[in-house]
Amino acid sequence: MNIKSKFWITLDGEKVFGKGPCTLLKMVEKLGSLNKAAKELNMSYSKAWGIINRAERLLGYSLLETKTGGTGGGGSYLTDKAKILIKDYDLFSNEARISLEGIFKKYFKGL
Amino acid sequence: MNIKSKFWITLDGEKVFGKGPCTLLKMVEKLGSLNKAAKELNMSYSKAWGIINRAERLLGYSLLETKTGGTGGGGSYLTDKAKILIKDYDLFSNEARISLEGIFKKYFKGL
DNA sequence: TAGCGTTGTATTAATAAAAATATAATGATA
DNA sequence: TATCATTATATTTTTATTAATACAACGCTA
Repeated sequence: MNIKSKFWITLDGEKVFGKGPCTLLKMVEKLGSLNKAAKELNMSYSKAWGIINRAERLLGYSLLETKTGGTGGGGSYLTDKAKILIKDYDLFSNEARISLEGIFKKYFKGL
Repeated sequence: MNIKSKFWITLDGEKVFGKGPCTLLKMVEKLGSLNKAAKELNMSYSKAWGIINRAERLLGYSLLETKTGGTGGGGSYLTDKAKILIKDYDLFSNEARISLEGIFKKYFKGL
């Protein structure tokens, strides 16, 4: 018996950021391209684009700086705000997961 | 900006119990009928039944004692194990929610 | 024994989510 | 100027989830 959890940031009750966007942004940071990141995560480009677009719209600021055309066709790079966001989200979610497991054991130990 | 979370109990990686089943069980306890509980929660009976059936199957013990026929058509009543489960889950989830909010503020204060 | 509101299923319909596809625009390079 | 991989989007198709419906069995009561 174990506990599993999900957390996401909301604004006016709407989901604006969570694990999915975070994973995607990290992959973009690594590969320099939203298209490549989507492929790597077995996700359609349109879905990946939708995730970023929605998050940016709701957050009110840009997460990706995009370049289209040119050598390699272009690419996508994280804005400073995106870097801060994924860092804070990571710290938060790790600490949250550990805390939750502790509380879970307190009430469901032995089961 | 706020945090929202979901947690559920798993067994061998499979979701076996969470907020949905917990809410449903409480309503059954209150109304004495799975059918009435489903209506009260704007849920089809078949869905409600599926939730309970799945949880019981995976947990390996009964959550509801059911009676069919007779005055009022029958009804459903919580087993002792179900009562313990919802009590522990409630204690756990309340404490978890409070802890999570604290951690969230630590990393996203001001935003 | 007829009627009632349940439980327990199976089957079908409706809705939502996800994925796939298509297409235009971009701009460095050869 | 032709090529290329990308972004940005709209549209369509597929898949998955959820809900609705239907119906037999049950057993108390009148």
